Amino acid sequence: MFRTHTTKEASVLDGEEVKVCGWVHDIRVLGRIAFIIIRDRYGFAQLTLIKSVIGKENFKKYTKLTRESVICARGKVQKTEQANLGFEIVPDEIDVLNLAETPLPLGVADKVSADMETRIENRFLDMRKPEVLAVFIARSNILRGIRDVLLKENFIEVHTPKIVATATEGGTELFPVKYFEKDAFLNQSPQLYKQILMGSGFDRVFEIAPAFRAEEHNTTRHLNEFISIDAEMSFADDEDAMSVLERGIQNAIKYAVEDETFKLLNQDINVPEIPFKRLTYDEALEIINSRGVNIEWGEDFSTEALKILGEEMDDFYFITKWPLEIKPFYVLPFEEKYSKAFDLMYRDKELSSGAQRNHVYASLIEVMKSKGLNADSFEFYLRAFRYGMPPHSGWGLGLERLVMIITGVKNIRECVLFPRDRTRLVP
RNA sequence: GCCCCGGUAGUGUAGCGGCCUAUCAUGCGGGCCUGUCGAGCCCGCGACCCGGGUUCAAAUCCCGGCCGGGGCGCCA
Repeated sequence: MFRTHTTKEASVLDGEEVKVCGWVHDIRVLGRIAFIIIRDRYGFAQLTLIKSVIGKENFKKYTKLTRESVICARGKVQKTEQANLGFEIVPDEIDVLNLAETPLPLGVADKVSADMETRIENRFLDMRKPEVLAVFIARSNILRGIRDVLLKENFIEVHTPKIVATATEGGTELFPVKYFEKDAFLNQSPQLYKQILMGSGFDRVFEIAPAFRAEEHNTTRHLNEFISIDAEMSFADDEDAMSVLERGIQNAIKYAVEDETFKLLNQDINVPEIPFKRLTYDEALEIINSRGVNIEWGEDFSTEALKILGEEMDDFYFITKWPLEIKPFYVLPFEEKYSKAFDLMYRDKELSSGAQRNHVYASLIEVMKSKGLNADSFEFYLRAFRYGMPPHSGWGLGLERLVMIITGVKNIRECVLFPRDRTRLVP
C-alpha cells in the first residue's frame, strides 16, 4: 500500500502511524531541524525532521530532495501548536518515488507569477497549484449542479455526432475533416440533432459535449473547442426553457460555492435569486441609446453596448424578444418581426442563448429561404418536421463562460485543462 | 479578418543609443542557524528571440521573420 491517509485525513489524527504520499512543496532547513512540506490534492502536511533523531545521513539526504519530487513518508502524526497547520508528521522513513529535475520550468511554490504561455506550456505543473486546481473543482461542481437539475426534471442525457456533413446554422466557420472519401466537418452545435430528438418523442433531452468553431477570434472569452451544455424540451415555450436554465445556473453556483476549495479563488459571488430579470430587446436598446451609443433596431449589440447593459443591470438577466432577422432560422417568429429567442447575460457577457423553436415545416422553409439557406442540405433535419413535430424550446450554454463568471477567472483559457485557441494545438 | 502592444537568466521583471563586464525579485548551488511556516543572514550561478541594416558605438533605432499578449468583429 502506497499510502494509508491523504494529508487531509492525517490532519485530524494525533499519535497514529500514517503513510502519506505527495509532492515536495517546499523544504526549510534550520540547522539541526528541517521541515518538508508535502502536498497532495487534498492539502498539505509538514514533515518535521530532527537531525539527532533521524540521523545525520538521512537528514542530509532528505533535505537535498528537489522541489516537486514525489515522496512517501511513514511516521507518527502529532497535533501541535508549533506547526501552522496544527499538526505535523515525524517521519521514520521517507521513500523517494520520483525525483524531480531542476530547475523547474514553472515554480509551483514560487512567489513570482508566470505568463499565460508559460503556464499552458507547463500546464501539468501549473495545475499543481491549489488555486488552479480549485477552478477545475469548481468546474466539476458546476457541471454536477446543472446535471442534477436536468436529471431531476426528467431530461434524458444524450450524445449526438460531432462529425457532420453540414453546417448547423451557417455563419460561423467550421473545421473540415476528411471522412474517408467524403468531406465532413466538426460540429459547431448539437442544435439540429436535439431538435430531431423532439420529433422522436424524447420529450426532454440534454447533452454536455464539445463544440468546435473555426473562427479566428483572439479574445479572453473565446475558444475554438469548448463544452456546450444543450437542453431541449417539448410542449414548452421560451419561458419554460428560461425557467429550467435559471434553476440550473442557480444550482451550479450553489454547488460551486459550498465546496471548501472555492475560497482559494477569492471570488465573491452569492447564489442568485430566481427568476432572473427579463428585459426585452427593445428595452435594452432604449437603455443603450439613452447612454449615447447608437444601435439601430435590428442590429446586434456591440461589445460597447453590452458593457452599458452590464453596468445598468443586475448580475444575471435575460434579453428576450429579439428581432427575427438577427437570430438563426430555427427560432420561432413572433409578432411579425420579432422572435421567441432569448439570451442569458451575466453583466456584459453572453452566457447562453435559446428560444422557442419553429416547429412548423412550411414556416421553417420560408425563413430559411429568406436567410438564403439551401433547404436541400438540411433535408435530414427538415424531414423530422413533416411527420409530427411537437412545439419545443431549448438553449445552449457555454460551460467555460459560466465557469469564468462563477470563479472570477479573467481569461477563458484558464477554465480549460488544455485550451484550443487560434494558435494553440499543443499540449 | 482588422488594429494595437510585447519578446532580457529556469520564472517574473528594470533598463529603451555610450554610464550594461545589464537591475531587482524568485529559483538553483554552497555556508551558518533546533520550530520554520512569504523563514533569516552570507557567498556564488544564470539572460538581451532570429536575420539583415543604421552608427565610431545597438538590449536600446530601422527593416524582415518567428513567437506571444490584448482589443474589435463574431459568438457560447
